[in-house]
Amino acid sequence: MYLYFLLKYMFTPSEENYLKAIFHLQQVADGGISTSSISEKLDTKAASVTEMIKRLADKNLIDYQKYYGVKLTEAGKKQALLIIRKHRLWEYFLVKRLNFNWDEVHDIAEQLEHIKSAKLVEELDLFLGRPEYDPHGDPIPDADGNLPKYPKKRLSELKKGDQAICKGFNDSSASFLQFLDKQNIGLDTQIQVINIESFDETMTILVAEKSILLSKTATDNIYVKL
Amino acid sequence: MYLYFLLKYMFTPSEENYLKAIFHLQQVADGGISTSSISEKLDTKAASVTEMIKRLADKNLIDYQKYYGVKLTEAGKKQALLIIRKHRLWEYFLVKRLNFNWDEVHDIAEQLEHIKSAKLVEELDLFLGRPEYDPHGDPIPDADGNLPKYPKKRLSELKKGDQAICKGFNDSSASFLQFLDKQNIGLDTQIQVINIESFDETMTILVAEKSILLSKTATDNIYVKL
DNA sequence: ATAAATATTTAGGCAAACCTAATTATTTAT
DNA sequence: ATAAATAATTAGGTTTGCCTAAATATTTAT
Repeated sequence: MYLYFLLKYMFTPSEENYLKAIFHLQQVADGGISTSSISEKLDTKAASVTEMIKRLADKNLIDYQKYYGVKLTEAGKKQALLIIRKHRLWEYFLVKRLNFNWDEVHDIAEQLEHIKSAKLVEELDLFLGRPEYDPHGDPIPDADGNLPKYPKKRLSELKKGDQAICKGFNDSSASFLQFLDKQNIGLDTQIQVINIESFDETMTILVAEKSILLSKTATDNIYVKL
Repeated sequence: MYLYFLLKYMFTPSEENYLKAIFHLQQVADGGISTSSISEKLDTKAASVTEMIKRLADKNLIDYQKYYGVKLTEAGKKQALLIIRKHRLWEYFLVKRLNFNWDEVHDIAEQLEHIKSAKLVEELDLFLGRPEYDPHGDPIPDADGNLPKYPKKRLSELKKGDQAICKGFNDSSASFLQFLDKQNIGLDTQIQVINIESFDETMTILVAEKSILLSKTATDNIYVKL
């Protein structure tokens, strides 16, 4: 690498994966992100996480307090958002242009998100018509890392009788997405909460005039707009 | 990696780069490909090449005779062609869909060619209309690693006195095609190279018994068969 | 408040893919 | 035919990114 001045802005795929994981963990938990939660998310050992954490801290991408977890710096957050931007644009491309199913694209996008070329990302964005949401309903950050924000509510937060529209799904595993397909639940599907079991929060909802049972795990992973 | 049986078909980006380099070297030289020619091509040291060569030989991708260079096995050649297929499909995508210039795409395609997904390659090929040649006029191997029979040559590659037949045009702009029409140059037009200016490679060719001047830009964009 | 349980870090190893320096084999030139 | 030049290999070292096992810090439970 002859362009030494660029080195601080160039990250390895592994570094990028850590930034992304920490970003996603920060979205649900507040306070420092623990070593163990990162190791669980990335399916690596805690010792490996500690090691990488030190490198990211050296590069000023995270603030790190020994034994008290990490937190992305502004620079780290921006970098994470640019990776997420790439990931979601590629997912959109795979589903909308190459006829992939939305449950097939995650692993490929995990590879494509590490391709390095600012121009490629911008041309791809333009080619796709500057989409705001990926095929899972997740918002696509713009070139500056800004997210379009809609009030993201989990289905599990609704009360009996509430009506809502599905706006996104958190779990992007193939099994979950196939399950949703089978139940005819997709982006913009209209639903109504019929009942919530008090002992395990299992929810009965109405979809296309049929009632469906959803576990708490499922309703936690479905985002809706009232 | 849980799919152990797939391991022998999975290669690292570096291994893939070596296979590709050896393939390209075999196209121009015959006999064993030397350690030094590989090291020159990949801009690495000879010691690194020797090391990698041993690994590729262990995986039966090349035949290796100590001190006498290497040669791709059938398996190695097929793998190289699949990587080249990906490279050229991505170049085609970048130029034809994302409006890159053909001189900007190489480095990005070098990254994209290592993305692992058989389905992605096939869907991309389909999406692009199963192109036979990349934006540089190089043939794109099919899914089985077969190359189209008559590789295209640029008019600009011919020498004084050569006779040839036009087989394609790279630049599909209206102005270029109108220019060709005016000169009576079309598919299967027979031409002969009369002269090539040494200072700017302007070419004088004979078409239908009339001589015509063509700039380097023009001759770069005309494909011919000898 | 202290012991047990849990989480984190440190220490030491390994494989991939590069490097330099030293050695050995091959090729070329006298 | 042999010495000099060149090419290839081996030996040993580095960084990244992972690992296991041991040590240490923090948290929880009595």
